[in-house]
Amino acid sequence: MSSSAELSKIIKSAIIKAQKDGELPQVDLPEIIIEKPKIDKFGSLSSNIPMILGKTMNCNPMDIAVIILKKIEKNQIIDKWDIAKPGFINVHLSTFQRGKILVDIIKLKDKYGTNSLGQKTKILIEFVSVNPTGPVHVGHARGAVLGSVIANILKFSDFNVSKEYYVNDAGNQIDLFIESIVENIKKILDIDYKIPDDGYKGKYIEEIAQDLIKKISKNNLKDVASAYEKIKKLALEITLDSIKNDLEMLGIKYDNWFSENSLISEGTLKVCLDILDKKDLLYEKDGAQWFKSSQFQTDDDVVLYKSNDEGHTYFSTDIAYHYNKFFIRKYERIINIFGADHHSHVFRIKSALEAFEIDQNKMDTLLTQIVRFKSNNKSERFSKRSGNIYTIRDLLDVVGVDAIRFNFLHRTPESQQEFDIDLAIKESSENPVYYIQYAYARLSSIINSVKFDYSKANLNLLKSTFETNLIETLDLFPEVVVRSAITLQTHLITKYSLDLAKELQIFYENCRVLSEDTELSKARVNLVISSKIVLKNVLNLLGINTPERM
RNA sequence: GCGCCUGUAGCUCAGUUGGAUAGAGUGCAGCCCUGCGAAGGCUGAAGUCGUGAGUUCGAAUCUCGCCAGGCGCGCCA
Repeated sequence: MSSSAELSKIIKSAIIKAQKDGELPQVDLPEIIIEKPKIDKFGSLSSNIPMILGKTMNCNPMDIAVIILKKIEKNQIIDKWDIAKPGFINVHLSTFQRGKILVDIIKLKDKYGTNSLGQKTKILIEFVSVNPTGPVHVGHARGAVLGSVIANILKFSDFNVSKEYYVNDAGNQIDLFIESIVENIKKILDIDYKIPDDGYKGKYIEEIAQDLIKKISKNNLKDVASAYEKIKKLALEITLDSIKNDLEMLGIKYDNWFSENSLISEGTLKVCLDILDKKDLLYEKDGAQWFKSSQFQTDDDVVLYKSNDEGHTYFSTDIAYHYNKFFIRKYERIINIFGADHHSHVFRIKSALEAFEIDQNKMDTLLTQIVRFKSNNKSERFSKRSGNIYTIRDLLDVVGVDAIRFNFLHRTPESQQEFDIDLAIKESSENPVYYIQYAYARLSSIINSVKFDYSKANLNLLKSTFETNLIETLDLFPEVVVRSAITLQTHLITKYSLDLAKELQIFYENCRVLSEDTELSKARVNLVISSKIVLKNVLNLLGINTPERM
C-alpha cells in the first residue's frame, strides 16, 4: 500500500475516533484525498480535509486540524505532522517508510503500481471502429492510442479487459465503397464504367482495384456482376488488413474484430426488435420503422428500418451490438471511445439501453474531440470520401511512434486538437517523451556499470532532499494508476512520467551513485533500480518503448 | 436557432470533492562538463486564467449573461 493510502486510512480513523469521543460533530466523511504539496517545505504529503470538514461541520478548519492531530495513533510511517493555515495537515514521511517503499518496489517489480480496483470485472473497450472503407487517418489515431492505454491501465487495475474493433461490414457505406471499387475495376479493364458521384475517391481506391484485378482472374471479372461477392469479400480483407497493419505500427492490438453483419446473420437484431416491439416501443410511419427513443433520452424518435425496403440503419445494428455485449457475451461494463461527431449517437444508444433495462452506469463513453488537419495555414477536416486523407502511415513516416503516442496521451480527450503537420514534425525532436526515455537510458547505463553486491544496503543513508523527493515520487505511482483507472484519463500517467523523469535528472545531477563511499553507493544503486522498475512500468502502461541506450 | 465541448505564459498544454506563492514542456536572456550519458542541470524574464457580474472567509475551478472557436441537430456510418 502506498503511503498516501496509508495516510488516508490513518487520518480517517483519527477523525472517527474524535467523533466517537464527541470532539467532532457526526457527519458523513468524504473521501480523504492526499496530495503532494507543490512546495517542498510543506512536507511529503498533505491533506486539506480539515477545510472540507470545516464546511459540513461548521467549525474552524484550524481547530479541526488540531483535534485530528491529537487523535492520530502512533505509527512508523510518519515522522512529523504539521498544521498550516488555512487548514492543511502536512506530513513528513519517516526514513523507515521511505526504505520500505524501495523494498516493496524491488519485491513487486512489474507488479508495482497494480491495484485491485477492477476485481476481475469483465469489461469491453471498443475503439476506432472506423468503416473498413479505407486507410486509418490521423483523426482516428487519437482514439486508437487512447483506447489501448486505457485498456492497459484497466488491466493493471485487475479488470478483465477485452479490446474490440467493431467492423461495419453491413450497410450502404460499404455498398458504396464496393461499388466505387467495382467501377474502378471496370475503368481499368476498359469496360463501360460510371463512378458514383458520392462514391469513394482517392488513389487508394484505384490501388485496391489494381490489387483485385491481380487476385481475381480476368475471365471471372468480365462478368463483374457475378464476381461481386468475391470482390466484396476480398476488398474488405484488403482494407481490414491494412487497418490492422497500420494500428499495429502504432502499437495497438485488438482481442476481437466483431462483425456487424453477424448481428443480422445470427439473428441478434431480430431478437432486439422483438423485445422492443413487445414493449410497444416500435411503430411504422412514412413506410419506415421507428424506435420511440424520445421516451428516453433523445428529442426525436429514430429510424430502425428505412422506407422503400432499403434495409436497416446503422443505429439498429448498433442496438443489437450493445445487446450482444451485455446479454450474449455478458460484459459487466463497457467503454466506447467515439469521435465527438458521434455525440448525438450516444444518447440514442443510451435510450436503447434504458429500453433493455440496463444500468446506465455500466456504459462509459469517451468522446475525443475531432482532430483537425492543418498545413500551410489551411485548416480542414479529414474526410475519406473526398479523398482528403492524411494516414497514420504518412504520419509515422515523419514522426516517431513514441512521440505520436505521447502527444495524444498527454492531453485530455476533450481538448480540441488541431493537428498541424508542420508543427508536429518540428516538435517531434523536442517531444517530452525523449526526455523520459533519456532518463531511462541513463538509469540503465548506471546499473550496467555496477560490479558489486548491493543486496544488503542501508537505505537509511538516502536522506538528502534529492533522494527523498525521488523516493516519494516513486511512492505516488500506485495512486496515480488508481486515479486514472477511475477517471479513464491517460494524461495523469504521462504527467507522472514527466514528474518522475524530472526527479531522476535532479537526483542524477546532485548525487553521484557510484563513489568511494561503498555503503552509500549500495543504497543509491537500490534507489536507481527501484526507479528503473517504476519508470519501466509507467512507460509500459503508455505503450512507449524503454530503450536501454539512445 | 437549439444541444454538447473548448478558451490559462509567445507556442503546445496541465491545474484532482472551491484552498498554500496559478504550473510543465517548448521558445527567449544568461550560467554550469578533464566526474555514473549535456537529448542534461540551474537562474531569470514572460499570465487582466476569453469577458462582465454573482455566490463564498476564499473562485482558473460553482451560477448566470456576453464574446470567440469546434462538433452535432439525416430514413450517413
